[in-house]
Parts: sequence; structure tokens; C-alpha cells
Amino acid sequence: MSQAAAYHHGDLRAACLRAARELLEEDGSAGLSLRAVARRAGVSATAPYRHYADRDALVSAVAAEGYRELAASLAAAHPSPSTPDDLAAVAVVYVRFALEHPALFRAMFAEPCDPNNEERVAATAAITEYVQNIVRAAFPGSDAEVLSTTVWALVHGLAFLHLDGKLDTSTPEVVADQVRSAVRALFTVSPALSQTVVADQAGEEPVQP
Amino acid sequence: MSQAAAYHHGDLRAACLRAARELLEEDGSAGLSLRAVARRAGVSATAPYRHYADRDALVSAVAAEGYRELAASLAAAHPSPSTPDDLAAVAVVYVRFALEHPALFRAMFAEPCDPNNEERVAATAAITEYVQNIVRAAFPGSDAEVLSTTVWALVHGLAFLHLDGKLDTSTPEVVADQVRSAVRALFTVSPALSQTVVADQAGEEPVQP
DNA sequence: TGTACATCAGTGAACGCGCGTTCACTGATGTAC
DNA sequence: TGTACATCAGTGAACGCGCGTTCACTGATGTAC
Repeated sequence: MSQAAAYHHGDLRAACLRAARELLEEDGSAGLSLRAVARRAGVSATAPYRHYADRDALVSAVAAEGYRELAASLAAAHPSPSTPDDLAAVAVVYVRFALEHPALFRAMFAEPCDPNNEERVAATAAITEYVQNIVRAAFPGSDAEVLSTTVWALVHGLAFLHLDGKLDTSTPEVVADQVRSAVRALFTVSPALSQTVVADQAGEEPVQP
Repeated sequence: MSQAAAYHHGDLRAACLRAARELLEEDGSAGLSLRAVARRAGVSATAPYRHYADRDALVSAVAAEGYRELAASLAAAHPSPSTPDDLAAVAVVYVRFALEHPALFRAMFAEPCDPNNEERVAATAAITEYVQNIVRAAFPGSDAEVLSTTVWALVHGLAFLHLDGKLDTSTPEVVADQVRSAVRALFTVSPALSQTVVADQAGEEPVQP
């Protein structure tokens, strides 16, 4: 049972994580501070030290949680994406996640903190693998490693350019369209590409324009 | 003459910019502080206020300078890129710029400061236009806006993923290869692509596998 | 050319702030007998 | 079941720090006559 007790908090570790998340959601441009987290968790400034070695450890934990949530969102977007359109749908979710959780997203990527944190590395690896699996499923003949890096970079770049106000972010629909267009451009600037790949998989009859 | 005088500094505005740049180059993860800049410029903590309204103004000026330098580097990489390989060469320079000036690059993009700063907006627009021009030259039949956003996002994403340690950054050559592969993947995963685009211009005859 | 004076670009003290982290502590909890 | 005691998870005062920004100031510069 993780119900909070009064003095012995019960689960301050988790409460800190929750508090940190709330702060990030509330102030999209926040830099996480241990003191602010403690304050929000209703606890003395030094209490978190029982559960996190230092600020870095907290930030890494938050980032790892973010990765897990991102992965879950992507997986929820499409159970097993296997066409460029499926992939575009997943991409839209990636970018939306960034825009809906800007501070978290920045914490996940830009925060210059311990890159060797175990939990963090594992979480990143999970994303990489996920993308590779999609690419492998969708484009069996391709160099999955190169292609999945390409896809990730494209989508990640879109996310950050939107986040940093370099692209039109006026409505979610505009953003989604941009993302879809970009992903399609990756595979279908040439109408021959997707046909090639799909035909590859299923023997499907290429559709003429 | 911009030679420094003793008391009246001569050109403190420029000196601040220079100092800021130096600090960013020295500590790749630095957050610019007005006081540090003043210190580095050999001037009292409040002197910069004669030349910059506040911290934001300084950061924006630094960012704008960064954009101008980035643009110059790209232009220097290739006078008038017109093939996928040319484009790849420019992309490599973009990513290298980010890795060689990580703190500057972050300041240019991630610093959550006045997005309406005039100098900054102009500098961003210049980059956008530059990329569009390349794409237009290289792929005359394409939707230049979508395609150039796609290219920019791809390259920008590569830059940040490298910067944030999510990809193999061990040597400049490894990085350059990755970038080239990714850009080529964008245009040549389907061998038909470049042909198609050219055909596009001329009346579009999709090439079958 | 020399002087009076306005303006301009610095200084330095001071403000209040939030931060990460340490330390000795204390009250609650759980365990051994 | 009741008690003694070790451990655990908090507290709160304190440290030293760097920050952005304000203010009244002063010394240098340039201009008008």
C-alpha cells in the first residue's frame, strides 16, 4: 500500500516524481529545482535527499519516466505500424507529445545531465528499438539502422523546430498535417517507393496515380 | 575606430558579444549570465545595461550572430548545391556546426527567450529561405515548402540527437557518414526518386520496380 | 583656441532571490526477545 | 503480548553561491560659444 502516512510519507520517491512532473507541466519553460519539487511535495527542502542522491538523479528519473510515457503513447497510436501512413500517424503522436509536454520533452533530451544514468540509457534504447522494429516491419528490404535513424531524426527535428517556434504551430491540425507531409515526403516524394515496399511484403498490386 | 579606451570602453556592445561567445565556447553546457559576460569583458556587472536592455536582449543578439555564422558556414560548404550529394555536404556542415558550437547552437534554438526579437526572427527566416532555395534548385518539380521543411527537420534532428548523445558521436567521420546516409536515404531509398522528380517536371512518369 | 557645460558610459554598493547541499537532530516505525 | 532498541525518513537551520536588476554616483567626452 502506498497510501501516504503523515510523517513518514509513505512514498516520497514517487511523490517527488509526481511533483516534478506537475511543475514541468505547469511551467513549460521551467528548470527543475529540487527545492521546488520538495515544496510541491509538501516536504522539507532536504527530504528528497533520502531518495535521490542529487538533483541530477531526480532529473534523470523524470526523464526516464518521460521516455516510458512517450513509448507508451507511440505504441498506443498504432499497435503495429507497417505502412508509411501508419508511420506518419506514429510520428504525429511523437510531435504532439513534445508539444503537449514541452518541459518534460526538453528534460528528456536537452538537460545536460548524466548521460550514463542507467535508467535513462535503457529508456533511450527502448525508443531506438521501437523505431527500428517499425522500420523493419514496414520496409523489410531496407537498411533498418540507417532508415530508422533517419526517421527518428526527421520526427525529432520536427518536434524541436515546432517546440522552438520555428514552424507554424498555430493549431494541432496544422502541426499534424506538417508532420504527415514530411513523413510522406520521406517515402513518397517518389510515388514508386511505397508501392515498391508494400508490393515487396505482400505481393500487392501497385496502385497507379 | 573601435580601439578600446580605458574608461569609456569604445565598443562594449561588441565586446559583450565576444565575451558571451567565448564563454559559450569554453563551457559547452553553460547558461549565459550577464554577470559572467561583464566579468569576462573586464567591466562592472552593470555596464552591459548601457547596451542591452536585459539578459534576454544579449542572448538574442548572440543567437542572431550564431544564425549568421551558421548561414555563412553553410554557404561556404557549397556555393550552389543542386544535387542530393551537394545537399548532403551542406547537411554535414550543419551538424558539424552544432557539434563544434554546442552551447551556441542550444542558445540559438533552445533558449526560451523572446521569440519576437526582430534580429532573431530575421536570422531564422534567412535559414529557411536558404534551405528552400537549395531544394528549389535541386528539385524544381517538388513542393519546395514541404520538402525543405522535411530536409531542415531531418538535419536539425540529427544535429540535436548527436548533441544530446543519442547517436554515435565518437568521431567526426562517423557523424558525417551518418548524416550523409540519412540525407541520401531521404532521396534515394527508392532509386526511382531522383528520376521521378526530374520526370515530375516533365510530365511525371513513375518508374516501376 | 579656451572654457562651460550637457551628455554619455561607466562604477560600485546594495536589494532580494532561489538554489544545491551539509549537518546535527528527532520522531515514527519495525523488529527481537 | 509488551517492551527495548536499532533503523529509517523526515526536519530545520545554516553555508555559500551566483544571479538579475536598481540606484545614485562620477569621470570622460564632445559640443557651443
